[in-house]
Amino acid sequence: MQTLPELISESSPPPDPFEQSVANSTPAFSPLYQQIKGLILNSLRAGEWKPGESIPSEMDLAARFKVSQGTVRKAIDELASENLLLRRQGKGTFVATHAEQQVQFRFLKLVPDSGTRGSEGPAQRDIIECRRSRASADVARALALRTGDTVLQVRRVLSFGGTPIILEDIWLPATPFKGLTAERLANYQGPMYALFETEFNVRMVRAEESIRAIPALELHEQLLKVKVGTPLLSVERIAYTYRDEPMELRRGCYRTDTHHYHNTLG
Amino acid sequence: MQTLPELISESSPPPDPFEQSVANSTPAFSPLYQQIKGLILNSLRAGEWKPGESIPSEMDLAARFKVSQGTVRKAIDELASENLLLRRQGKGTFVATHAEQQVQFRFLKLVPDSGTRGSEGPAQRDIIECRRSRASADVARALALRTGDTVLQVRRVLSFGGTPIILEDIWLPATPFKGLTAERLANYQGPMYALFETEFNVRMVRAEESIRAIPALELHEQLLKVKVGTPLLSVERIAYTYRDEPMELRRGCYRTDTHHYHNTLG
DNA sequence: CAGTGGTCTAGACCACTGG
DNA sequence: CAGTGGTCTAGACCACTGC
Repeated sequence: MQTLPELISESSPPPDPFEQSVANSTPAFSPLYQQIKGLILNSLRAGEWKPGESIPSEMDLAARFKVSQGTVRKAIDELASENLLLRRQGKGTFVATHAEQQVQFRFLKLVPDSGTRGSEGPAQRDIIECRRSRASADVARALALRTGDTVLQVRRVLSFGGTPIILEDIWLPATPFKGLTAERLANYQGPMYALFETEFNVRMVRAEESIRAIPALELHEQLLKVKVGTPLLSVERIAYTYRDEPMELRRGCYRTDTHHYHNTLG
Repeated sequence: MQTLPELISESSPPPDPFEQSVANSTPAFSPLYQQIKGLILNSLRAGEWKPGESIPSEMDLAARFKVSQGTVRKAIDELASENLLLRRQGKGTFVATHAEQQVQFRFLKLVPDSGTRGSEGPAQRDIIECRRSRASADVARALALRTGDTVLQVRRVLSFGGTPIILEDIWLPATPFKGLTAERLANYQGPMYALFETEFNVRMVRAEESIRAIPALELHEQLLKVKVGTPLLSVERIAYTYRDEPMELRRGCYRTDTHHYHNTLG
């Protein structure tokens, strides 16, 4: 607890909380806690605190930013509700991570028809392919690259209980993921996004999915053991860092004879 | 832990409708604002304020519950984040409604491949069928009824820009929806859930969806103008009131050649 | 202008974690 | 036990709405 010698001067004016605010033209009003949120976000982006680490306590941050604890609290509340931070009472506030999470696949919404995921045991992951290639027009558009830019392409099959369920094609911009190989992928235990965090300093924070029904091709017949023409769920995902840059394009083909995509609408 | 004397005297049902209490040796700790939230929820359930109406101001509620405005505020914050209430600065806090909403279909996540929904003009809704029937085993299970209980069954086609895109089969428990006819459905402008609110006092608050890929049947060939075997998105939805009772089962078949199901992962 | 929700502060106390 | 996040209060002031 910090004590302030505030009794020295009788005429000390209260600190102006609006000193940071820029010349306020009419349009935008940004409350203090939003500005604090932005400052914390900047520290996260700059890597001041790594995923899994704790950030300073609310009191410390309040002192650092010269605001009250309640204002810091409200800023952290929003970041926590966006899954960027994780609060643990009595321990501290931590930078969210894809590692050390109870759920293996935070972004995977496919679940077995009965029971919860995990009841079938751990997923088996087989890398089919991992190579450098040139971004096609649509891949480039999704990743905010130019057509022909170098990308890494990964193809893998996920099996649950011994049955192949998911075929995934993944595209990554080559530059941030320089050095990613099939072996590193295959040897790594845990979520792929956790590897991205620890090895490439890339944190996936948010994703958008577009879902369609498509007929199985020969490719799927071979890898997913379904007949050509069988309806499959096509799930295209673009994942974003917390700079809101698209950093991964993933096209998944899900078998839905024993599993289904689950979603909650609020 | 503080407890509200009003809570005991005012609420007849057991005062634990909102916490998922585990079999905990130590009694659960429920903060004041959670109890206030429960009281407001009870008033909502009891219909003290109708959808679209404003609830009392924070100061009024604070006086009524004998707590500070901040505590009421936190309770309302949670209810607003669950889309049960809607805050409008300078005006008041309002009970959420499916009517008078900018978005026509709050729970429909199918969007055109390019552009936003609505760009195709209003949806055309054709009631194919509306009849009483007996709940099959799976329908009964979804609606927490018994097999053979009377249900209302509605089948309709939604068309966008003149093209049939969605075939929906809807099952409703007969009792709460007594008097629902194809004509009332067909004549009503606006979301179906808005009609449920105004005519049957049933408010859908939350829903769970299970999504699969299925081949089109002859039924779909006729109504959706697709060939038998064409992959369709099968979306099964169970919608809940804010008593958390399942009140609607809806099985939709979506064409995804020009539209896709969009989802955001946080 | 009054009334509403929204922000910010300061301080007290509670619940949880770990040494 | 000290340190953390979580709750609650009381009061001041700001931003927005509508009369």
